Amino acid sequence: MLNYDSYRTFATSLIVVKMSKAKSSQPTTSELAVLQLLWDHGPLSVREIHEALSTEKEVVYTTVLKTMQVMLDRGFLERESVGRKHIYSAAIAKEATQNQLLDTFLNRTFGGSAKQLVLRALGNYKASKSELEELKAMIDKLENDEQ
Amino acid sequence: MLNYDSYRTFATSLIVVKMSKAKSSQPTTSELAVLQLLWDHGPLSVREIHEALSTEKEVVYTTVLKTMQVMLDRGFLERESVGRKHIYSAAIAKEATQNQLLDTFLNRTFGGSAKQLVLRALGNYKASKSELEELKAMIDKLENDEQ
DNA sequence: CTTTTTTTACGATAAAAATCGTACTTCCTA
DNA sequence: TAGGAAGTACGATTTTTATCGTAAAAAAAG
Repeated sequence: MLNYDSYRTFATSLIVVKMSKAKSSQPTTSELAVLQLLWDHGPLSVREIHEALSTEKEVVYTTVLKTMQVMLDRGFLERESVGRKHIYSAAIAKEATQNQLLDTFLNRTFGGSAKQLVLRALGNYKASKSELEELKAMIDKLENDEQ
Repeated sequence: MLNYDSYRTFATSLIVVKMSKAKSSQPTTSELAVLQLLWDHGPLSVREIHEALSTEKEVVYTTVLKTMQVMLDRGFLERESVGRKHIYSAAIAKEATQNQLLDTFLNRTFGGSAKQLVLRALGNYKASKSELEELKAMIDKLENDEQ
């Protein structure tokens, strides 16, 4: 039966224990940069990620390392050991992640209006003839599915 | 001519003076929520903003007030006094702001591919017949402008 | 086998964003 | 005109994100 002392013990352990893989939510900006590389180039070491990121912006090796360790803890990455080295890969799907981020962005920035977003994107970024055709095809497909 | 003492004076003033309207960059998530209200409903008091935001999520009055004061300082808002009360309005344009945010999002999340983004948005969110027609019209217009 | 390099682990700190509490002022009203 | 209600100002704190430094272990080079 629980007495005062056992409660104390329990409470103490709550303070000490660090939970991992709590709630994941969405990757941050710098986490996303890591994910993009892994999605597009497959499993990579910290060093490789660091080198790739360094072309964009100066960043210290251990900063990238730490970010990736956090991501592992958050369930965004997986890794395997090859010798002493760790090879990381994405543990969350590219499309699903992009969809979540898109949804959040859409609501925050365009009040949830996908139409607004699409029109704006079309207006702002030049598309080639073939891309526009592709889009038209997509629309036609949607119109047919609608029935 | 500058001597040691005048340098000292200058340095001291740098420490003391608080710059306002430094560099603006982009509005944060909660700032954007304020902007949306002002863009869509015109000038509003802090109280009105607070009430509107409260329907979505519980938030303390002074938190909203502080956010808006910061936004004023960042140049995102303007205000006029009506009695003791302040009536705020957006100081940055809706479309231009959305465009900047869109650009950032596009690069971060879709590697800068507007086509990917548009296709994804179309695929994920159901559009009505008339919206699809509107889109087609937009595309046709783009194709003609291209020449 | 010693030394240097490569790598991980992880706490600490910095920076950015969000939140809140308290003091003070102004207005309204009983 | 006293006292509450409604506002503003603003420092302080909390939370989240990003960054870095140091220690230790393992591997590679000499």
